[in-house]
Parts: sequence; structure tokens; C-alpha cells
Amino acid sequence: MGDERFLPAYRIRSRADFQRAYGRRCTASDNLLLVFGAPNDLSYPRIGLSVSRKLGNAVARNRWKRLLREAFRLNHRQLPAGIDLVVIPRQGAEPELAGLLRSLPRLADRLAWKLGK
RNA sequence: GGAGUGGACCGGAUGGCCGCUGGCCGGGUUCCGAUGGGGCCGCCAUAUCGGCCUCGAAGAAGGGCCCCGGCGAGAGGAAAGUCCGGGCUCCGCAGGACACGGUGAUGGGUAACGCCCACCGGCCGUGAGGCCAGGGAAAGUGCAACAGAAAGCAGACCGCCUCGCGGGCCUCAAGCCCGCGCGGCAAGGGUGAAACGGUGAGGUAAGAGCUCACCAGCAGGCUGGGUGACCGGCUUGGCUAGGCAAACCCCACCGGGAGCAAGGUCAAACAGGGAGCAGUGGACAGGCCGGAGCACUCCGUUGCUGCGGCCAUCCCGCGGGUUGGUCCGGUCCGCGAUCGACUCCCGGGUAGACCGCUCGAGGGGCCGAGUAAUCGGCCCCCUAGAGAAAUGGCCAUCGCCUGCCCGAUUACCGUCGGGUAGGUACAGAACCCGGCUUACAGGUCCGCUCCGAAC
RNA sequence: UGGGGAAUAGUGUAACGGCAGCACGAGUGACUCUGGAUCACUUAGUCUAGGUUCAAAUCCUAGUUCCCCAG
Repeated sequence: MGDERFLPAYRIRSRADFQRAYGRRCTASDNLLLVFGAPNDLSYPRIGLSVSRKLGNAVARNRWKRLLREAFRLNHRQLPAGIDLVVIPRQGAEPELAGLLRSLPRLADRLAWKLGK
């Protein structure tokens, strides 16, 4: 408890990292999110956001990104370490924090299992 | 009080916990960093010379990434659309004309504008007010479906009228009617979005600006007001000139192109060029150059010895051209390394990082000039700078709006208080400004108009 | 972010400013024992809102949606 910060190192921001995650072609999804996963050589998970213009205007897209970062921040210690997540919200889904808090760790665990196999 | 009209403004508030971005200060860690840093003296002073002291290869001074702590800051009126105009940056550039694009009454404002202000004209509205791409159709070319006789400058379908002929109305004449013909006319009918000024009188065979009066409108002259668009008056003329330029066009004015993903600095990796090191055919009887040793008593433009480099020659090997139907062979040309490993250097520069990047046609107040837009002076303030893109998440309380219920008041509409449910808009800086346009829950303030009532 | 373009029946496309067509489709009927093919008929449209014009799919202005290009 207590370590709920969101350091810049937790974020995927380089084009190469995104391409690596997409190139691994390992995904997990539910009716809220679609998540690409790829292992990294770090001791912590990282998150990258990809929010399409089809989800709404700039305000709606910022709302999605903020909630996704909040969901990652609040339970990033429970997420599997050493994994890069690229999160894409699904079209038609409603941005709401409680659903994301349930959805994100479940999808991340499923990705970790698939990648460790 | 109701209805309306024009303008200015606000765009929820407070608190708690957990976060994000960049700035300043302090600390930590790691990396970079040197014939370096700091101090004193040499008249003074210095990025510059010298001396001394001191810190420093056990890595200084200083700086960068990251981490911790503290302080204070952090979306808009449209940040939006990207429709105009500028600043800024790079590229281009003798000058002019054409083409293309844009704008369009007048006078101001402005860095500039297609914006703003004032005014003029037209249309709409009882009015306050609103709307107008509002130059030119008496430069030229063109267009007008359908209807209608005719759609642009003249013409005449029905029609009206004189005359002539024929017929009819009892025979003749007159008159009336019908038909035909030579003519005259454009008042009336009907069509259309639009039909060649309108009304009245005179006039006439019938009519007609044919004439006259008034009205509308046009052109010229004179004149008053206004900076001007324009408005007004007098007079003369001709009686009429149609619409469309957001059709081509003409006239006047404006416009070089691209855009911060502009542009610049540093610079991995890969590829390129150069140098070094080691490996990589031989022969030699040639020439040139370089430097070494020995000899000549010394010197050396001398001789000898052997070495290196370049050129030439021959053999060998490889590649290519040619001859040849094809290979071999002949002949000609080129090369004797390509290449790979390591080290160093060079240019351009990708990924990436940094700069551009927020103090600006900036905001607020007061005073002055101006009808106003706006401009000037003085004082005060500093107010986001991200980059797969920060400015948030959760919760509580209170506002505000709507619906429902209860109570009070009231002739009614309503108003006030309480409870409850729902809602609390449009929308997110991306180099920066000035505008325009579009979206928007709810609310505040001011000016003005019309109607009604009361005094 | 910047630049360019488009929008017409359900779909694909035409239309000098003057009646909005064509093909495929869908529906109905005829032909056939039935189906297909064929024939006839029907269906339904100018992205939205203003403006210019007598008249707008067309011209102008604003908006909406979609597509393409650069990096």
C-alpha cells in the first residue's frame, strides 16, 4: 500500500515499443477493452494507450485515457511484472472506472499466461 | 405587467484522500566532464600573458537522465471548424506584362484582413431595430424552359377603325350586321416571373407622349449642403432607357511559394570514403624517386651494395570485349586484388535527444483625444507549455434548473418554505496573435420600442 | 497537424441554370406444369440550412459526413 504513483517509466511512449507489442500479435479482450501484450526486460509492467477517434471527440478520448491510466495506477502492483500492455478501448463501450478496474488485471493475467506458455 | 429588440458579461462553489506535468530550491544516485576549475598579485581590467596558493585521474568546478523532499503554478469563450488576415522560419526573387485567385458604395480604424466603427442607398418591420457580394447592363458576347401573337426591338393573334367590293336586313338611299381585300392603330383581351411609363383631360375614322396637367423615372447644365458616397433646389431635353454580372466579361484594388511535422544543433546503428596492421603470384637484364650503409684523408651534384615506392616488360591467374556455328585456341583491354576482422579519422545524416517554446500587435486600472472602432500617456501584473501528447480520479456538503408531493398566501396566474427524484451544457491548449463562423445547460446586468393598466 | 477532393433511388453511376434519368436490385403481374430467362408495371433519390435568380442537383456562403495525400 502507498505506492500508487504513476511514474513516466511506466508508460510506453516510443514508436518502437508500440511496434514490438503489435508485432507480437498476442491479445486478450472482453467487451470493454482490447489489449496487446509483449514481454519487456523490466521488473515492472508498462502501459501504452491507443484511443481511436471513433470513440468520440477530444474530450471523450481524454476521459478514456485518464481512466485507463487511473486503473493502471491503482493496481499496477497487482499486475504481472515484465509485460508491456497496449490498451485499446472498444467502440461503443462506456468509460467507467469500476469496470476498468475489474477488466484490466484480468486481461493482463491472461496475457501473462499466454506469453509464459 | 406583458410582448419584443439591441448590447455587455458569467460558464458552478468549498473541503478531504490519492495522482500527473513543467518551474525554482535542497538532497541522493549514476553518467559526462581537464595541459581543467576557483582565488590572490602583477597601476586598472580581461574570454588573452606571467607568478603564487588551492581543488582535481581515489574524477574537481560544472552539467544531463532518474529518484526523494519542500514551495508556489497548471485549459476556453469558443481552446472547436480551419474560413480569412498577419507575425515568425526556410526557399525563390532585375523590372514589367499576361495568366490565375480574391475583394467590391463612401469615409475612417488597423500590423493586416473578406474584420470592426461611422455614414449613405435599397428592402422588411407599427416601432426599437434587422438584412443586403451594395462597382459597371446607354463597352461587348450571351441566357430566359413552359405559356404566349410577340422575350428585346421590333413586331401584331383576337381586337379597334377609314375606304373599296360582295351579301343580308321589305325595293332604293341612309343606317346596322356578316364576309373578303388594300391600309391605319396599339386603347382593350388573354399568357407569363417579366410585355415597351402611370392616371386624367384634350384630340382622332380609330388611336397613339400626338398635345397638356400631375406623378414616377432618365440624361445634360447651373446651384446649395457634405471630406465623400449622396441628399436638396432650379432649368433644359427627349417622352422611356427591361432583367440576369453569386453567366462570360469590363473596371479598380490586393496577392511570390511553402509551412513549427517551418527551421536549426548534437548524433547511435547500417551503408560510404580515407589511413594503419596482418594475410594475399613469379621473374627481371630497364627508367625515375626516396632515404640507409660502406668506400674515397675530409666534403659530396661521386662510386658501390642492398631496400622501399611508382612506371614499363615477360610469364601465370582472374574478368570482360572481339573473332568463331560452339568449345579450345588466337587477339585486344582491365586487374592482381576483391574481401573479411580490428583500431582511428572524415563527410552527409536516419532512429533518438535538444532548441524553436512562450514577454506578447500581452493583461488590468486611471487620465486624455475621438460620435465610435481605435489611438496615446502613466502606474501595476507575469498568467499552461505537453509531445502515443500533463492540467485528473473518487467522495462529501452546498448552489442552480426541471418534474412530483406537502404547507402558507392568493380571485386567478403565481410567490415563499420544506421534502423527494433526475439533471448540471458545448467542449480540451499543440508556434503565437487579430478576426469570422459554428456549438452551448442555466444565469446576471444595461439601453430602447410597442401594447395594456394605474396615478 | 497540414494539404486536396467527394456527396444524386437499397447499390453503382448520368444530367448546357428550365420535366431528375440509366443499369443492377426489390415488389406485383404476364408467359411456364414449376423455376430460370424474357416482357410489362410499380417502388424509392439531389447530404443539411440559408442566399442569388422568374426558376438551383447545378452558382455562392456556412455546416455535416466520408475518402485520399504528405510526414
